[in-house]
Amino acid sequence: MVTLSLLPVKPTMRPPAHPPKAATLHDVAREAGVSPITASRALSNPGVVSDATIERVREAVARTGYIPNLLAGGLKSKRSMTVAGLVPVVSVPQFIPTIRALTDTLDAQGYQLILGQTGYANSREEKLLNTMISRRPDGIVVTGLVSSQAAREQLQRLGIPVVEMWDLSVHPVDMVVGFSHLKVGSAIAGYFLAKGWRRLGVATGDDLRASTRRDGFWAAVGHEGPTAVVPAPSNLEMGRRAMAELLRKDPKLEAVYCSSDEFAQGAIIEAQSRGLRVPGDLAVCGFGDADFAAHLLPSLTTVQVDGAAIGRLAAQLIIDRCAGRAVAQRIIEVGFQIVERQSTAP
Amino acid sequence: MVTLSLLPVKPTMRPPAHPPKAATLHDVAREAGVSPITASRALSNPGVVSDATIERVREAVARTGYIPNLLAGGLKSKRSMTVAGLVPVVSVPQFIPTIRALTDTLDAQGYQLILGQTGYANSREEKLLNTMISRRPDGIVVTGLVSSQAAREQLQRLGIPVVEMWDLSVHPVDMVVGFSHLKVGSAIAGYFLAKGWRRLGVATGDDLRASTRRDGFWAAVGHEGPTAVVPAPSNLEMGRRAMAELLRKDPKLEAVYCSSDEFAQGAIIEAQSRGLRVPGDLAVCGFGDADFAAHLLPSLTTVQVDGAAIGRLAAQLIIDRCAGRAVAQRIIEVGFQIVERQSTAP
DNA sequence: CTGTTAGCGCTTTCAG
DNA sequence: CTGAAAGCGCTAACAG
Repeated sequence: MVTLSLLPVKPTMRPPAHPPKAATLHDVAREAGVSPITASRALSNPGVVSDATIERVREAVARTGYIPNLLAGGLKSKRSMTVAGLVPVVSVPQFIPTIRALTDTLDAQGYQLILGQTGYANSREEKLLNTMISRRPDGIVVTGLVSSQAAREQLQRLGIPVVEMWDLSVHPVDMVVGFSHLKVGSAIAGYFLAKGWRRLGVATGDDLRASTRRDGFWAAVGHEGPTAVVPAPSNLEMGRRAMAELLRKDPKLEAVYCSSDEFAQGAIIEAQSRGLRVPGDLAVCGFGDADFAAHLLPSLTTVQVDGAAIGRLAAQLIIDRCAGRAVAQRIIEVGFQIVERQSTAP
Repeated sequence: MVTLSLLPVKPTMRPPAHPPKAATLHDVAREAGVSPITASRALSNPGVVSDATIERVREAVARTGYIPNLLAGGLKSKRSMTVAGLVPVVSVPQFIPTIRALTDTLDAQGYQLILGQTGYANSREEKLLNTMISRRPDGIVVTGLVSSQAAREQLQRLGIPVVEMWDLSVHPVDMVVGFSHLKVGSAIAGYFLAKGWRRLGVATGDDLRASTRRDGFWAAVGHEGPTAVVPAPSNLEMGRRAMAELLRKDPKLEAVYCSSDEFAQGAIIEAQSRGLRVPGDLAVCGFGDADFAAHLLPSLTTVQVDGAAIGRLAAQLIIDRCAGRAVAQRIIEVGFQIVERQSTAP
């Protein structure tokens, strides 16, 4: 797949002979005829500097091509203007609206989100946390609840704002923004039961939150039923396989809950490929309300969760704390709702 | 959608009374009974330190809970161990394998990828570049070719490795890993023509690279035909709309190329919802070979591009340069291939 | 193999 | 409103 270019280029190695020295604040100050500290203030705290000086410094910046060194600034001021974000893997569609909202909200205040991947096995969590801390973020956002006691204590000792998200706890490390996966599971079960369906199935990823939804589902049903579990992250292909497995376990299934919309889409395709009509023969409900869910044939009933709101709120909590403002709510429960579409319409 | 928790929590504000002071290398050195620089070497260059000393330092680290401060280290050593990555938006499925591969490959060498979003309008490119530079990355990876001359010169002056990716140029800013979008477009057209199809259509996003593919397509056909253009990023919903538009322009279309697989999926669904059979009445080809493409009904013919390889190669180029190794190829052309599946099978 | 010296580039005091 | 002094935490460079 990878073909090397045949252009006859010779090995090269930059930087060239003259490693170009970037201008520092000192250079700017000299250009502007002021002291370095005045130049610093003109740029980061213009309120306390005379307009004339600001103008001179601005010009000096333009002439020298000065770009501030945030590493140096952060070292002294103890504010790196970065926020660490821990996600299972960056490629999970589920969290992408959250990542976007985090990035955008933080960016608007000058903060940079630094993403790290924990993987679905929580083994890397502590190690990754250390890597992140070594960059001295001003805040940390974690997907899910921090499980290891060591990590919880370490986070608490840090003394920086921490937000756990996409789940709920009455004892967060610091703050939490999310919803109850148990409630989601039982809500879906309740919805199926209210429709009169009794032969139910679950196709689910094996991560902690998806498993909690599954538990909530069967708890509400009152007994366990056919369940297909696949390793996270679940995708369309896995959805097809999981549905095949469920239909083996019970060929007369009436309704299936899937732990993601991609997963549900695969499940529907598998059912259709076997001649089953959805929803005629089999109803399917997904989770996440992905952007495509409303536009499939049949359109997909799913659980809507406002991932972007989670990201926005998490970012705002961090920002407020960093600005020294007390936050009104340490625990924010965002709602969810079942969006009924064709895939479960009788 | 957002409901606040009703738990009666009172506003809180961390950090608590005693802002816990993190241990520094000095503390470790004192604990271990060595000088700070020896402690430093024991941790980052163990080869030159005696085993006994290393052991003592290790213990001191464990006892103090020391976590290195990379900002301080980077300030002195001029190596921040970060690489800036510029993407249009983090949520484009197209680039996610690349982002993953970048993250993982860099991470394996201790580098942290710092993502920034340029947006599809290139207006933010220069501003974002400055933001990134202010964090003094050791390398920069850009999606697409850097268009603005000012930005190109700035990048060149920086004297750090720069990789442009997902496109090709004989005059890259520094290095480039990608493929020719013009070739992709004409390859698809050639494929359609070879099948004997003459009533062709194009549904495409409006970003630069998708537009280049479209140009390559019609150039190979020899004349322009029905084209639906939607604002990037294209998704399933837009695919449905674009197909609706194309069918208005020519109800007897025989084959349509879509600029992404999500887009193609939407196009197929729209065609099916109008009673058209794919591929019986209408053939559809996507772009990207997303993970779901092989598992749709009909499975989707598409252009496979190894986005993960692009990410790996880009990361490796940066890593090699940072390690002072000359790279063999400044211009790496990765291949692409049309993967024929049911959606274009006669 | 280990230590001393001297900063990296910036911003926080504290004084004018 | 502006400046001088000091040092954030670490590591290059040079000695020993």
